[in-house]
Amino acid sequence: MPANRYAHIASRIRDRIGDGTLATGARLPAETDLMAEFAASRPTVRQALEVLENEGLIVRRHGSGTYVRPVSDRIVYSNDRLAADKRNADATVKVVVTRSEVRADNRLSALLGVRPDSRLTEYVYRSFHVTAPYSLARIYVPFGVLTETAPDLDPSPLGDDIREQLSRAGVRVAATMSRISARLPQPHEADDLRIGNSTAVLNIERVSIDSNGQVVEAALLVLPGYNAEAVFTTHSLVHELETTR
Amino acid sequence: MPANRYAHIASRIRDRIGDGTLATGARLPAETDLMAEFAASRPTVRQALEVLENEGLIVRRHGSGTYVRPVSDRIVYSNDRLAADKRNADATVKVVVTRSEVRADNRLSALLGVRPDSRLTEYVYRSFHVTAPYSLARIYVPFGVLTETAPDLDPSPLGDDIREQLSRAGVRVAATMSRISARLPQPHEADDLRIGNSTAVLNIERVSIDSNGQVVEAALLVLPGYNAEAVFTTHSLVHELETTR
DNA sequence: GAGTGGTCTAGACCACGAG
DNA sequence: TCGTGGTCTAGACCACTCA
Repeated sequence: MPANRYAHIASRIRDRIGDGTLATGARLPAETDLMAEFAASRPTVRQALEVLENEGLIVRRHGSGTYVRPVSDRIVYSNDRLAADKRNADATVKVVVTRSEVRADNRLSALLGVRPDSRLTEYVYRSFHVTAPYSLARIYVPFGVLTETAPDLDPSPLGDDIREQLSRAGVRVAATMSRISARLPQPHEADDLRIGNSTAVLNIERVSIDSNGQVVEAALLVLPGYNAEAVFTTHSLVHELETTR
Repeated sequence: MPANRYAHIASRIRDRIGDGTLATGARLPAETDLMAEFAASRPTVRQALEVLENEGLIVRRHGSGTYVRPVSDRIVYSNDRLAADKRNADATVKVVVTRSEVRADNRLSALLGVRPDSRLTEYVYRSFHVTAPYSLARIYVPFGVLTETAPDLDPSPLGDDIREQLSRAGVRVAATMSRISARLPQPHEADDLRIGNSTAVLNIERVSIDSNGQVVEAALLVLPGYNAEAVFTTHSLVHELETTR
């Protein structure tokens, strides 16, 4: 049993979510009710709820209540294209894509290797499971690389359809570099993903390079840490050559 | 200017760390002093400090004080061995390795693909920059794979020396699978890494597989999110074959 | 308008660290 | 022993949601 009061309360509520006493999507008792039940002050109750929010177990909505977060499929980012494409089969995930033209700021300039203020096409992907948002992706393509105006494929939550479209347009990706880090969300990201300010997010920056070393696509992905992971399988080249022979 | 009182205080202190008013390693004013300076209550001051702790800017030591965290080199986990090996050149990083024999629990059994209760050699790596710990690594090798008793190489913070030793012992690694996620630390991990309970950590699980599909090594890495990243470069196989010809 | 969560205050007691 | 951060209390006001 945890020594701290707030940790104890958090454990008790966590157990109720785990054993189904509090069902998925159900509303938790109000903080004042929890105060009475656990004979604790509000800051203590809130500290307990904060722990659960950061674990991704609950969602707090100002003015409405605190709810058990609906479970959603784990997001897997992979260097194996096939695994990524399987995601599309999940019909309960809705993806909204907005496209616009932007100018490269310093960060994008460095990431893409283009001059500052260059023209870029930006695709913003917001994906939802039922009503809960669960991934944010921004894809940037230098102007002129893609002549088609908009993706005509079923959008993938992580923007893989852009790479598919590049492939169809004859753009050959020779190498892909992914940079992955763990951090806390920016306030606007926390709002978009409906996560707490201290919920860890998985941050992925990916650039796709053609055989000339030009960046043909860059992606900035922000995923909730509690249900996202990146998986990379690398085969030693020697082995690869032996087995494909 | 941030609307929230605690966010405002956090910003002000963050600025002082950024511009050198509060030097690296310096002790911050006590919370009571900060209360007076910002005319705020203690919970508000503490909430501000919590933000900075989660960003990795400060370290709080119970009974001692709050300090600006010393800067340390960014930890890069890579599928490019050469990049990883360069780390060893940094003489300011100290690595402590402890070796022991353990039995596989359920998690390790699933990770390594061995029977529960199998004998494993466990290497625990704790690395320090100056006095501040900054990475935790646990490496597991099934009993019998390595006949040498202890690593005789300079230990690498992330345990790469084990893989080097495997290579020298004639164990060929055919494939490596890395699973990367973002999460909050377990309480004991937060203690070990001297980070806050809500500081994001980068969690890496890696398994090395030989040509028979046997796991010859597994690694569990826990790194502070604010100064660690994983980088993966993948070349399309077609391109790879063309350029190596 | 009623109820919810978000923020802030003022004060208390405790556990830990260092001289 | 004394100052520090860790925890907890009791109460207040505000902003937001929804009937």
